[in-house]
Amino acid sequence: MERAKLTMEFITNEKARDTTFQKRKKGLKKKAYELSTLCDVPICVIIYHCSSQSELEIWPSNREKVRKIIDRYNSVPKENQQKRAHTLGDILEGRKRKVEQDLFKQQKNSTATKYSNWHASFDSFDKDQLMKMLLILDERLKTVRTRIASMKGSEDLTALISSFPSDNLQGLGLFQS
Amino acid sequence: MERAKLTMEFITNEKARDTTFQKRKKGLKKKAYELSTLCDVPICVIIYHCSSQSELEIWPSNREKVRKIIDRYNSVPKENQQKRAHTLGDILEGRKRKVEQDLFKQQKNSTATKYSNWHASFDSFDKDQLMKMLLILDERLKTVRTRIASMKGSEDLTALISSFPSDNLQGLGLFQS
DNA sequence: CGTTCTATTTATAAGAC
DNA sequence: TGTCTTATAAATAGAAC
Repeated sequence: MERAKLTMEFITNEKARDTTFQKRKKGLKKKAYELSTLCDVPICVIIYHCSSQSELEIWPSNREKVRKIIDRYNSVPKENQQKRAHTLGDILEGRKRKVEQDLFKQQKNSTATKYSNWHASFDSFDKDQLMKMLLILDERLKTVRTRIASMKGSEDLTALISSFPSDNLQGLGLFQS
Repeated sequence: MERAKLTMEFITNEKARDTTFQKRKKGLKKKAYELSTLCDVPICVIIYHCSSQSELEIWPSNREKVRKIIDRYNSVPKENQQKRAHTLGDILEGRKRKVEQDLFKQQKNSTATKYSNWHASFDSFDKDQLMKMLLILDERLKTVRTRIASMKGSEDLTALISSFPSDNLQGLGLFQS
């Protein structure tokens, strides 16, 4: 018997599953290439396969192109964005559209270019890692803020810094040394 | 004549191109769904189409799922990663692998859960926006550092803060008010 | 094992409505 | 202009090497 009807469910047979994965992965990339070519539309496909060596497969193979499409994806605002008053997040929210417009207008300036050499050491970090950095900075600010407050520094500055929630950030184990 | 052989090149006829785009976009998403289902592999597809209303189409439609796959993509290190001594980036780099392991091990703990309510107001921001925040924090630190330095504060703290490159961050126009 | 080979299913370019 | 139809190209599951 050849070519049984396709049941759309997880293939339990490991061998058959891997064979199908290899075939269809190739097919999916080809379809992405065709659609992108025929209609001149930027497309990227990311396939995560923990069992394979490379683990992560992308189309197109050029990481920069994938990066560009992801950046565009990121710059599109969510519909249901929760508001929160008096946080740095809110303040930035007000500038969100402007930031997005900048991103679109400056597509020729890659992200790396925009942030110049400052950005170079952070470009490779993902969102979680950037958040780790924010946590660290937040900790530093918390310490510094306390110091300044005890020195009777300018209140407007400390007020802004205070808008950062600095609680429940303990025990992260970063910079304990 | 029906179903001519397919020439893999840009379709100049606008009407025909749009028809093909709609059909093949649907087909591509279906293929992604099938591969993902049959082999239980996380996949995401991002299609950018400036001519359409929504501009950006994704599969799966759930933004959080797409976000997760992109985060994984980002967490895979580039081959040619440039090093830079004495920056926070370098310090974090040493912990990069550990962070990644944590990310993979704690897949059940969503990012939002991990960062608790502190994270809530930042979860909706993309990488560029997080970088903006870093820039702002950097600026704050720069100001505060100057103040502390002039007050002869603890040197170890100021040394750490100083490791942050704070130059060439001018003119961003954030927090000018 | 990995490759190649069909029988079929599936996708889809044009046409019809 | 958008659906529906249909002939044909393309993808691919399982078998055969």
